[in-house]
Amino acid sequence: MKTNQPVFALADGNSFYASCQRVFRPDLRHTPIIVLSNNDGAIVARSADAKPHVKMGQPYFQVKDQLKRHGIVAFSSNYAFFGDMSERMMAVLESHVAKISCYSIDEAFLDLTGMPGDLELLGRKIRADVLKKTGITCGVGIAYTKTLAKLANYASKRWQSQTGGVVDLREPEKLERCLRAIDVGEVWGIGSKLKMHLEGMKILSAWDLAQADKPMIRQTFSVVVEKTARELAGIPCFDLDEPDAPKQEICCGRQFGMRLKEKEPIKEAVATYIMRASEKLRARRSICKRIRVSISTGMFNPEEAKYANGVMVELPYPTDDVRLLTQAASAAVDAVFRPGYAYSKAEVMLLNLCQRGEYTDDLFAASQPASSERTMQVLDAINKKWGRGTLRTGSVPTSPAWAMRRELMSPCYTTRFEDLWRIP
DNA sequence: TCTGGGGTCCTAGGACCC
DNA sequence: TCTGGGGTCCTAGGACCC
Repeated sequence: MKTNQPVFALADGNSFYASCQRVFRPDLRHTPIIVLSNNDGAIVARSADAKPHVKMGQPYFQVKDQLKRHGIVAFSSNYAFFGDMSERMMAVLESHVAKISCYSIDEAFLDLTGMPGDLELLGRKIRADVLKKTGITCGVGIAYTKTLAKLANYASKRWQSQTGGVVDLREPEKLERCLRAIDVGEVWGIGSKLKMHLEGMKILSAWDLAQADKPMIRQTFSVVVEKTARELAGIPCFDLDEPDAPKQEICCGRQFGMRLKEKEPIKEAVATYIMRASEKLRARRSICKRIRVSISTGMFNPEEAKYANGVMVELPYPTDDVRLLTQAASAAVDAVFRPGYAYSKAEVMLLNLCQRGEYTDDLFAASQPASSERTMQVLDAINKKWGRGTLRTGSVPTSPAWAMRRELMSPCYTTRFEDLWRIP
């Protein structure tokens, strides 16, 4: 075996949002719990004991009765809290290995390449340490490619009692047994559409896809599916991502807490989303050349008249200035708004991003004035010190009627002094 | 009344150029 | 009689992820 052969681990928190809530509510240790999306819309997380009773993605209003019957407790999303718990978990993971790459709020790939000793044992140590320091139980999968590490992680959960939550798939016999036992639809990168298509071709298990003819897979599907198949066969095609790889686009959009029929409140919401999106933009030291603003009515209720539209706006020069972006977005709302509809959502996207340093000014075109940069620095500094939203553009209201509903919100145990845990 | 938000990557197809 | 084709850029849309 080559010593430089890459080895990946994937660690992720079990039922992450639900587990976060339980850490600070030990009284609910034996009570099934679920966590809802923004606006208390749909179920986005379920504790293990809630899983048999409700489906992921189900609308909350449809299952309210069921919840009562099974004694399931629901929480609104609390991203300040979840984000902070995530940072804690990532910090523990990071302390055990040289390189990690956060893949989502609750999972990270770890680079175990060249690590000495028993890696499965290392996995168990990491798992125990995360539990001790954060209260979150995680699963760890270890393998030669990222796709196989994801699969190993899946196995660590599906056979948790046999595996103790850690699975190392580097041994060929064990890998084959595992691949044969897992449906192709469980593979990372194979969604419902591809699953159906693959099953039609008698590719039913992860093993079948690993064995499939790669050029045929590429021809029938795409290079993406081919890479997935190669990864299953043990050939690495995906590297560990760079931690701060530049983003292609930044987007911020939400359902309103109520239907909006007038243009003004929609402009307020759009200005609020621009505020948030431009913060993210500046945090990455990027600027953007165009934005897209879209608004839409509810799309599910057959009773409602439907309308959805968006416009692209080219900016006079690449910018990260919230004032210029807000102006452009406001004009965009004027262009897409049609009276007579009940709107439920708006979204802004910042597009054509580039890094500040990379952009070369056109000698004859206008560019962002230096004063703008200083103003934005002050804005960000104030909001960092005193909390998001302390200094805002004039179009952003403090507590608008259209703000999202979060009626079942837990305290922000780890990020607000007033919400600190009290032990009676 | 009520159905997430934030991303990525790839492909197809049109416009344009030579 | 006799319809170009390849490269490039852009956009829209699809599929996927958590």
